[in-house]
This record gives sequence, C-alpha cells and structure tokens, in this order.
Amino acid sequence: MLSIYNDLTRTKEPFEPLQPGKVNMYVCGMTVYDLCHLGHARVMVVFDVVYRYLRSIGFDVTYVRNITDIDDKIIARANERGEPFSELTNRFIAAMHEDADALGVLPPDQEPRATGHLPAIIRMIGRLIERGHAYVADNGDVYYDVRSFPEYGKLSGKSIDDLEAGARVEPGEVKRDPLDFALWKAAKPDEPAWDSPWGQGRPGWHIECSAMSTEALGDTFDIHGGGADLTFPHHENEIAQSEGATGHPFVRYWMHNGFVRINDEKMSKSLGNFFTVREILERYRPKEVRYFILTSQYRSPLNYDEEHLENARAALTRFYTALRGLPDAEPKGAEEFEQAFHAAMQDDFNTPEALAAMFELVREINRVRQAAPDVAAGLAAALRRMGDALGILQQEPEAYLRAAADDDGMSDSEIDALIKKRQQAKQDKDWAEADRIRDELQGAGIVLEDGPGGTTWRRG
RNA sequence: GGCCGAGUGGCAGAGUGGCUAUGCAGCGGAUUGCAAAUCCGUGGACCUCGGUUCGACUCCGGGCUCGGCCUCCA
Repeated sequence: MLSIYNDLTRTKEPFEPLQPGKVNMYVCGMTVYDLCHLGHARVMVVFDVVYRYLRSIGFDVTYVRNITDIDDKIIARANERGEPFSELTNRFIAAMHEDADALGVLPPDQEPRATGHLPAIIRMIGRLIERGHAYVADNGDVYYDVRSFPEYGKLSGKSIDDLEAGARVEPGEVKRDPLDFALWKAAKPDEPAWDSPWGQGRPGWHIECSAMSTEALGDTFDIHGGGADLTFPHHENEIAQSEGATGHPFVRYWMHNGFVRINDEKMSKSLGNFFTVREILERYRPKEVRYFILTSQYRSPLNYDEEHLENARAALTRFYTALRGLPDAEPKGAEEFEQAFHAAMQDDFNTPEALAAMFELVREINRVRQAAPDVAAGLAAALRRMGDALGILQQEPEAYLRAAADDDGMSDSEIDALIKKRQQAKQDKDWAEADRIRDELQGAGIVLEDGPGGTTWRRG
C-alpha cells in the first residue's frame, strides 16, 4: 500500500485516489523568464518519479504541470531586453523543455500556460466575487478577501491574526486587509493586458493555478505538488480560491519537495547563488544529475556539492557495469529485491532506500554472473525494470560506459587500435609495453579491464 | 518574534524500541603478469541533558546548533 506524506495533515497517509485506479496530479511548474536552475530540476525530477512510479504500479495518471508565462518579472525582463514578452517566454519554454528532456523527465500529459486560459481564470474570479470572496478595488484591481475564508492558513499552519501582526501596509494601499492578494491586476500603460469585466488587466499569480488545475482535473483532485517555498502563500491562496469558488475540497494530498542548497544555504534566484541546469551539464552528464537528485528523499534538503556529483557518477558506473554483457531476458529471480524496492517506494517515495535495494541486487548479479549467466540476465532485467520506475539505467550499458561527459579525448577507433597493440605486447609478454599503453590510455581518461573474454574499456 | 523541519560512522544518506542499511572512501584477503572490475571479510555512528522502559540512536520533555516559511522564489 502506497503512503504519501500529506502536508495538509503533516502525516503519512495511505494513498487512496478519488476514483480507484485513476490519479489526477498537478504540479506548479516554472515562471519562464530565465533558465532552469537546479531547484527547478529537482521539482521536475521528483514529480517525474512520482508520475513514473504511479504508472508502474498500474495507476492511470493524468499529470498536469503548468507554465507561468505572464507576471511582473516576465514583464520587467522583457522591457529590459526591449522585446515582446511572448518572445521571451517562448524562448525560455523551449530551453526548459530541452533541460527536462536531458534529465529524462517525461512530458506531462498537459502543460497549460496562463495566457492560454484567460477565460477560465476570468470565470473563476467572477465566481469568487459572486460568492463574496473577492472585491473590486478603487483602482480596478480585484482582490481576494482572506477574511471571507475561515480556513485560510490550514495548509501552512498559520493564522490570519499571526500573519497580520507582521504584515506590512504599503502606502496607497487599496486592499481591505493587508493579507488580501490580487486576483486581477489592472493594466498599467505599456503592459500586456486582456479584457475582463473589470477592465483591461492581467491575472495575479495564484489564480492561474486554481483555474487551470480545476479546469483540467475537476473541483477535487488527488495530488498537488511543488517546491516547499510555494506552501505559503501560493498554495494557501490556491486553496482559498478553489474552495471559495467551487465550495468543494480542492486537493487530497499536498506534496512539497525540499530545497536544493549550496553551502547549506537555500539556492534561489533572489540570493543569486544558483546554478543553472546548463552550467551543471557542462561538467556532468544529465543522468548523473538525475541520480544525484534521487540520492536524497524528496522532502529532505539536497546539498549541491561536486563530490556528490562524482559519487553519482561512480554509482551509475557500478550499475551499468553489472548490466554490461548480459543478454536480454525476462525479469526473474529478484522477487526479494523487488519487494524491498517497492516497500521503499511505497513509503513516501523513499528513493535512497530503493537505490539501496538495487545495489543489493547488483551484488547478487555480480555473484552469479560467472556461474549462471542466465540467472544473472533475469536479475539484470529486474534491475532495469526498477530503473525504469526511477527513470535511470535506460541506456545500453556499453554505450553509457564508453560515453564521456565531454568527449574531446581519443576516438573509439584510436582506443581500439591501442588495445590491439597492447594485446600483442601482452602475448609477447612485453609487460613494460603493455603497461605503457595502458598508462597512455589512462592519461586520456580511458580505463581498461582485462577479463577472461578479452579487454574491455570505459571512460572513467 | 510566530510557525515548520533537521541534527546518524571520513563523505553522502536510509532506517529500527533489542537484530549488518546502502554507495563512495579505508583496511585485509581472493582474483590478475601487474592493474582495473568483481567477490569475501573488516574497522567506524546515531548533537546534548533528563524521563518512560527489562532495554532507546529509535518514544516523551528541556537545551544547543543548523535550515526554511512568515515578501517574489521550485
């Protein structure tokens, strides 16, 4: 039985979707005014694993991940660059898709953009006004009236009064309460704007997620995810909006992934201490980055450190080395390891423990591969199937082991020629020459392995 | 200040009221022309102070330290 830590109740709960066999999930994606950084990568990978795993155990999953393609920062950045905002956002959407692909993140079933769903957004705002949860301010903005929603704060564990104590009141404030937040922002000169019953303007940040998730998945759906920094105010506001508008419970299980940290400090754009996915991919292979993300449980912090990426590299080499040279087969004989793997995954997607089960399977494969290759092949197939659920170990082992992060070294044919030459030296028992060639290759980052079936190599 | 979360062996990172996590690194052995890979074995830990208990790293309470949210942020 799968259990999921639900931030709404702060406990692990057995996972029971609204409709048996069917899971609807929504994840807050990115605001596209810049390149993805590691924090975005973590969200994408974490929920990609949730998606893959739910599917692997037989659920029919509809996965929606939105794109915020209109907001203050986008407008500001587009103005800085003197280009239409949609050119800016299209460029960064394309870049995000490339990064996601590289990391092995499956495309979600739907990827709605705020600008493509203005009618649904406007409809929901209208509904909130009708139901007494929102009001039009003097300047044409529309605000959510937090005092009208008694459960405000239930996700983040805050009370309106506590929040109010520390709230700042801006000069010229048009809100009734400092905590009220914008559903619709009246257009200022030279800003992108859409028509609405309240005049020209654009949606506030929070309303798009309520409108698009409800439109795609219904008033109530199963899983809503995102980074932990979205708990408050973003997700709190989504609950107020959706439940205020529909009168139905919004989300059954709230999941938030922990932060990526660097030097034990949150990695974020406002602190300016972030690495983009692209910068990291200049030095490490995409699957190493993905593996690194999976080495900690999704709710724990993930500290960025070169040593950890090196560790990921070593771990993947161990996996692929175990898979190498074994024929395709039906998964067989690994029941005990599969059981451990599933127990880990079903305990709130405990990927580090799931990986531990996979490593134990690796050892078993290596133990039996010599004496019983067919048994090893069945075990290897089981290992690959576990890898599928995590989105790793998808490549041909030999291809993986021979590929380099940056292949500016020797070509495969040069390597083969040198190995052949060394083979001759070995036959002649010219160990000095054989070792010299091996050292030469070593210097170029090539590791040789002499086995009973001849010499194999990999880029180390 | 309010609210959350965390403190595990050299590093990373799970977990459990009494039983080897796992990976990398170390040490010993097997294997190898020597290596590499692999296998076998092995040392090393649970922030601190109390409490509960036959027994706590694991439960409860205090303390200390660190991180996060309370403003845009994945």
